[in-house]
Amino acid sequence: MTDRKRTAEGDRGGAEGAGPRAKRRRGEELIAAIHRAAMEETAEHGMGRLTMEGIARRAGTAKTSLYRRWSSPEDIVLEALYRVYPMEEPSPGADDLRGDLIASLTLMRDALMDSLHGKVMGALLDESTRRPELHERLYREVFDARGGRFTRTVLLHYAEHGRIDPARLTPVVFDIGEALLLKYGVDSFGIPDDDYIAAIVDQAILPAVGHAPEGPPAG
Amino acid sequence: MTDRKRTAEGDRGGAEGAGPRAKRRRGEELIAAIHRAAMEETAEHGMGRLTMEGIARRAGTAKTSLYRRWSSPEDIVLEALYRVYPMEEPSPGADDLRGDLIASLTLMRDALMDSLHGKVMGALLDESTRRPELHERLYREVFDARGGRFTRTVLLHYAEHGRIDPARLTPVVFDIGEALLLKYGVDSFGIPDDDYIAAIVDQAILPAVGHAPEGPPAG
DNA sequence: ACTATAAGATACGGGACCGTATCTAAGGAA
DNA sequence: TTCCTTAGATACGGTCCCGTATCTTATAGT
Repeated sequence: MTDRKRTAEGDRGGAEGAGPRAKRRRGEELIAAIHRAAMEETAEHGMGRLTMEGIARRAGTAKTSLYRRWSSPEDIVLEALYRVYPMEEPSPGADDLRGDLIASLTLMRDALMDSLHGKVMGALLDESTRRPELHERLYREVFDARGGRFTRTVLLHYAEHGRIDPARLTPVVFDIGEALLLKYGVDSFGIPDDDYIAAIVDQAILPAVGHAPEGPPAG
Repeated sequence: MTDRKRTAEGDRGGAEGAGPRAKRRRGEELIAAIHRAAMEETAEHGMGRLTMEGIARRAGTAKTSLYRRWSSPEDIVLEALYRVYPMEEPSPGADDLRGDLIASLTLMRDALMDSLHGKVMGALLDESTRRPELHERLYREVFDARGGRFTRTVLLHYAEHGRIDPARLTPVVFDIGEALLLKYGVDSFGIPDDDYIAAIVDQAILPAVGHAPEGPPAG
């Protein structure tokens, strides 16, 4: 009730500050805007402060419209991450191990570590530390569902072609590249450049699989 | 005001459920209880939901007592983490590189990855992703202030004694062990066992510094 | 143009925290 | 014992978010 008969009060609707309230969005367009808003909110405030009202505000829509489709902020982010996640499989050849490893880590960097995705992923990983179901969901719906294992794919490929001793391919070795990228992201937030990725390959992965480039170790 | 003159109402004070409200704590004893409560709250709910009221509740004290000493929940956790952080320096000998590396990673595991500390650290690292000042503070007041660099210390030591080619010791190589422990913690939460640490050393670090154990690579 | 559908605006009552003020009372020190 | 410091209990007014209900209206489909 309260003041129903207001028909035209002068302004065109909701939030003034941000945008001039263009048209009314629906369907995919609206959903995409909400997904983006959810990711931005997560990146800015973290999972713990992620809120339906915050997402609605940022997306320039009404809370009602969110509850129509989702029942928690978390559902929105997960869906958003899932949809946006690029994640092509690395497709290695068979005669440039170094190049293919670099390519796979570059792929990972670009997919997972741009500023927005990286922060969202970090926030989700942290939250999933406390919530096993979320952890499960994250790995099942997002990581595993999309290939996920970057250097692993390359290394297995080369092993199958007899260029790597299969005995070298342990879980630890599969993780070296991803682990170093992860650590880079954690302690110097920001994005590792191509040289750093090359260094990971030359100085950590290749030695571990027995392709130590004894000659020229770059500083 | 409201009902001031209640002198003895029967119960002995605050929260019923948990403890029989023993004595009144003060000074260090109280502070320690609050520190612990703050860490537990962080581990359970994350930085984003860390709250003065929550800490007070868990510590069995009054909000007032918190504000007397700190002005935000974050201040409490940081102080708590700083005080509790064990962090002995690894003290390598000079003729058991493998053993000393394992020891340094074991030290790190035990210091940083027990369930409570690990979760608090994770939560703080995540939060610091969004707040550069916190990141700065965390690394300055906690990590660097306490030595922090585990395998690095060992590797440098052996390089000084001529047992490792110094050209091999790049930032990437210094990070391998810590990175793999970090990744372990992130994707299979839980604590890596001794075998896993040995695998990190044998399969990743030693090869990277040119001590590849060609002979017996464990599966 | 007409109609069903979905978006948007608004208003609740309810709950959790905030940060502060105020008062009681316990524990130590003199 | 007496006194002083400090812990503890409680109550605010304020803000933010929850989840739902209600009503209006833009838009797509026919």
